[in-house]
Formats: sequence, structure tokens, C-alpha cells
Amino acid sequence: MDDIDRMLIGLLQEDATQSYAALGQAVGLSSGAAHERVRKLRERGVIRRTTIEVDQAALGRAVTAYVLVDGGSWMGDSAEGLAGIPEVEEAHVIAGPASVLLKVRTAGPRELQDVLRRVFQVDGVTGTQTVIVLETFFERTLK
Amino acid sequence: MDDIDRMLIGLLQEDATQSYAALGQAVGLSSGAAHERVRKLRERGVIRRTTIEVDQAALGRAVTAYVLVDGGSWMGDSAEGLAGIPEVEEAHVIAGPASVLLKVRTAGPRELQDVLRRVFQVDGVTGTQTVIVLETFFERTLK
DNA sequence: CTTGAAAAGACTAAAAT
DNA sequence: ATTTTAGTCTTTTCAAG
Repeated sequence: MDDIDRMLIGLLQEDATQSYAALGQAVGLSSGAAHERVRKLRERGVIRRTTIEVDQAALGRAVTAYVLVDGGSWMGDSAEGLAGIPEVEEAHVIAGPASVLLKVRTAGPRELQDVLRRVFQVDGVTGTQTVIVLETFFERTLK
Repeated sequence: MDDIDRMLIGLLQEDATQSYAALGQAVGLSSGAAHERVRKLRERGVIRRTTIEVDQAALGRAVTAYVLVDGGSWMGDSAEGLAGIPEVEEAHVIAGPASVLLKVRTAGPRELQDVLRRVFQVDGVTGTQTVIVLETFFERTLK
């Protein structure tokens, strides 16, 4: 993992459709060498997968919210329950004012209410606190 | 934007390296038709870009935290200031216990402290409250 | 909008340095 | 680990249904 690997990762984050020839030229290597480095980055799991970034609003997901979840018991097994709610994009165990933090996307406030009901039914959940996003300044990939 | 478009988006989210022939077969179209639909989804901005998903920990970003930012004044101009901090991955204006919510990734707790200092120096910021992530259950792409 | 085919270009693997 | 080369597959374009 050297500077060239980091450059390749940065270039692929910006545009993963570019050719290995272009990548190689940008970092000063042949296309074969660039390809080999990217292959190894994938193999080692540094690059998890190639994917597309989607405009969620265009897909009918207009509301973003963060949900702080309080849980009396351990909640170690709540991961599957939360993963079973399709609108939950992220779930983190946190240190602070609650046990778990969720990122949720729904079509509207009404659907958010439905999600909160389902979160409440997950084992160990004793309460929720919801933070609604009014405007997103940015959601970006780190350099 | 019909069911086939939604299927194509789902397939590309899982693996954007697959061929248009494979995509077409999966949705019951020729490779040319699949290609044309994806081209239009890009053109309309539904697909923002093709990118890679990176293991942040493998890149030395071991700590994830959410930072609630309090701001006395409007903070409408704070977006650029926050965008100037490279460790800030997301910034949202929220309705709730604070003005802005940040997602931050750093190498360690020490670097997180540095970021908090820089957040504090952004125009309009009067206070912060930090939630540290202990474990991430999942961070996924919505279907 | 979809199909099918043709040309250009990219990927993959292998041999040599 | 990188370069180069050759073969194969894919992307991209375009004419026609």
C-alpha cells in the first residue's frame, strides 16, 4: 500500500469506468501494472466492490433521518432485526446518548413513521429519538 | 423510470463491473437495450457516477464519529467551511437537538480531537457534541 | 424503443525482464 | 513487480424493424 495505490483508489472513486490504460498513464505505469495493482487491492479487500452512486430523491426516497435507538438489554442480536428493515441504510453501535444510531431513508414522513414502528418492535428496543434532515450540504467520498 | 430501470439500478449497485449482456439477460433485454437504458439513467442524473467502495479502516481511517454542531446564527454559509475539513464525510442541516450533523472519519481519537477543533473554528459554530461509533452493524446501499 | 451487427477499444493472461 | 504482446470479450455506434 504505497502512494500509487492511494492514487489509484482516488482516481477510481471519482470514476470507476475509466480504462486501465488511463489509470496507468495517470500514475506513471503501464496498463498491465495498473490492472495488477487494482486486482490486488480488490483481493485484499481494500476495494470492496465497484458500484454506482444513485440520486435517492430521484428514486422516491425524499426523506433522510437519523434515529437514536435506546435499548435496555445488550442489543447484540438486534443487528439482524434492524437489517430486516429495508429503509435502514446504516446501523452503528455508539457510545453516547443512546445504544444504536440508524440512518433511514423513506419516501415521506408517513413512511418514516412506519419505519419507527418497526424499529420499536425489534428485540431490546425501548425507545427512539428521531433527527430529520432538512438539507444535505454534502455526502462525499473521503480522499 | 419503470421496474426494469429499477432492476438495472439494483444490479449495478451490487456490481457495476458486469457486462451489458449480463445486465440485459437479467432483465430480459438485449445488451443494446440495457446499455441504452443505463445511458439514459446516467444522463438524467439518476445514476450520479460509477465508483468503488473502499474499506476505510484499511486506509487508516479507524474511527467513525457523528458530531452534532450547535450554531447561534443561521449557519447557511458554514457549508464551505465544513467542506474544507477533509475528514468530514457528510454534513446535514437537521431539525432537532442541534443545527448540523456531521459524519467524520479519522485515523484515531487524537485526530478526531483535531477535527473538532477545526469544526469549532468554522463561522457560526457555538458548540459540538460527539457520538463515537463503537461498532458498525452495516452500511449498505438501499434496494 | 428495441434489435442486431460491425468496428473500435478494453480486458485478461502469459512470457520475459 | 513491471512491460509487452496477442487473443478474446466488451463497449459503443449505427442502421433497420
